[in-house]
Amino acid sequence: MLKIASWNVNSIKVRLPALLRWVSDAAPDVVLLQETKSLDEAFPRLEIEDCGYNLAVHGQKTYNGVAILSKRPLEDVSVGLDGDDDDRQARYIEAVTGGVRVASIYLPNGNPVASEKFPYKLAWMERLAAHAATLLEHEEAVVLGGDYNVMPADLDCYDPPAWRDDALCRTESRARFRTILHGGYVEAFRTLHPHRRAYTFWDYQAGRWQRGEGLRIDHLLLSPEAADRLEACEIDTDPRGREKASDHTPIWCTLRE
DNA sequence: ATGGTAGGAAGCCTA
Repeated sequence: MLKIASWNVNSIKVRLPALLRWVSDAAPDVVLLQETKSLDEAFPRLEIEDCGYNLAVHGQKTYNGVAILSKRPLEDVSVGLDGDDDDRQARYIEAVTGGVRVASIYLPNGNPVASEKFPYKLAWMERLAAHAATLLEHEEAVVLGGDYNVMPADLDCYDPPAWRDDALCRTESRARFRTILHGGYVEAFRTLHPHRRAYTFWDYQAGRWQRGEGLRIDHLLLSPEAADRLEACEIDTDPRGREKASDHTPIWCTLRE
């Protein structure tokens, strides 16, 4: 059994104690991190390696940043997506570990929709879809996990009318998300829990956590070879309720060996 | 209610 988790930690520096506690409690084999907000040389490698994890990091100053933690060796590490040589944002890292190809994805937020950020998001999604399709040609187990900054359906939002025109809900964003699924990927949580209302993010503002008003924007997308092995997928809300919490909480799945 | 909170940077930007 392989347990693969994804968590937008919103600063690895601030969230290190929370991360170490959670990996100790949940014992994931692989953890995909987003918004580490750390240069690679400043990443707290030793503390994480002391917990038994190998590390692959792809960061930058101030913004973005992704990483892969694994109890198994990490091989074939690569960073970035093809299709835009000018894109310097650290939002994608991929590796093979435990016989599974995994990627940690921090998809652009895209707001405000009227700015250049929205077309950047949509173009980034198209680059991701193209890469995801290429990976399927190898017919191997692939898990593309991360903060997709997309609510796939109204069930994934506490107030769909209020969010309708937001970049996380817009039909253009949802259509590109579905394109990846139509290509052959399975979204683990919704596949196992078709009608369950559950969230992975609650805004710090306006007491959204206390009000139970969240969004489901963190996802695990599985290739057919991985989906055949899918056993469970859950969202662990415990970390969101603790002191100094990230605004996101971990999602994980287990694959049969 | 055009605010509210958090993080990193440096005296605003991103989410």
